[in-house]
Amino acid sequence: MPELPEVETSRNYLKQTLLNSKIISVQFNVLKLRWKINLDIKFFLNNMIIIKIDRIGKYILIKTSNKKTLILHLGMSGYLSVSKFNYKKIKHDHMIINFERKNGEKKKLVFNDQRRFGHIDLYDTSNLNNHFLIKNLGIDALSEDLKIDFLKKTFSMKKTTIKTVLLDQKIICGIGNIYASEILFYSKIYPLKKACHLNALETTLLLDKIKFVLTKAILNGGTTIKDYKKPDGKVGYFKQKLKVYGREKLKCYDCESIILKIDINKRATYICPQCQKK
DNA sequence: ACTTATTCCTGCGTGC
DNA sequence: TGCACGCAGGAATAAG
Repeated sequence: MPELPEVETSRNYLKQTLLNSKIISVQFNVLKLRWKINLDIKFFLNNMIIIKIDRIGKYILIKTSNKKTLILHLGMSGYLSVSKFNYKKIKHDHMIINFERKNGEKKKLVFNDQRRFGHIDLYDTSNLNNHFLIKNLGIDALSEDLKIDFLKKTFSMKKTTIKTVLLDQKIICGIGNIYASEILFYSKIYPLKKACHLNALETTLLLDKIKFVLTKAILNGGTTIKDYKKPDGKVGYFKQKLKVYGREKLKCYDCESIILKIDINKRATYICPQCQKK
């Protein structure tokens, strides 16, 4: 769920509400998500102003006036929500940040993650690229720095399937299981094809479709399959626009062939056998 | 040095 | 209705 478009949608909303706000207090209701949480985060964040909200891959980076960055990863089932100050916490609300907007309005930022695969950490902003979760990330999928020559070179060295490569955050970061299927469908590439067997034309098309699919998903507020919500509590509408993901046994919109579901590295992968020839 | 399998959680749908 | 099982959008780490 929370792949690049969902994280970007969340970030855009947070920018509107959170920027220039002052953090009043931070509450943790859990000691550990994917990893142990450093509870000192509370003390570092108290009274700090939120000055910037960035994103790299699937990470949201909230930068504060004391040169710290709150690193948030939504895992599989996480979502952020901005709520009224009298909000009553519900199950799996793991972190609540009370903040005051510039106009004096008090609100809460809530991090909810049912499956606890998400992560919360705080790190020096100037040293962010050395954080263990950030340092190995590849180029963000929507970055201008993601260039065709890089992809050609990288793919040529990879003997594994192109779908596996698309999901590898150390190469390109931001693409998850849903958008990998969608991007490969639009590119008319068979997901089990070895990355090193892609020709120049296919690679060019793939790069184009990475940008196209992710951008279109952001415009639709991301994809809600089950848990994901935007910070205003509403769902994303890209699910209705998915071409293959979750459409096993249904007809391809383009050619009416039956969509197949296959397993790649124990992850569901959807293909149109006609549009995506081996 | 690469690639693949396992593992961390909770909850829901399916089939017996 | 109850229970066991498989499965779910992530990704570091262990194992091969």
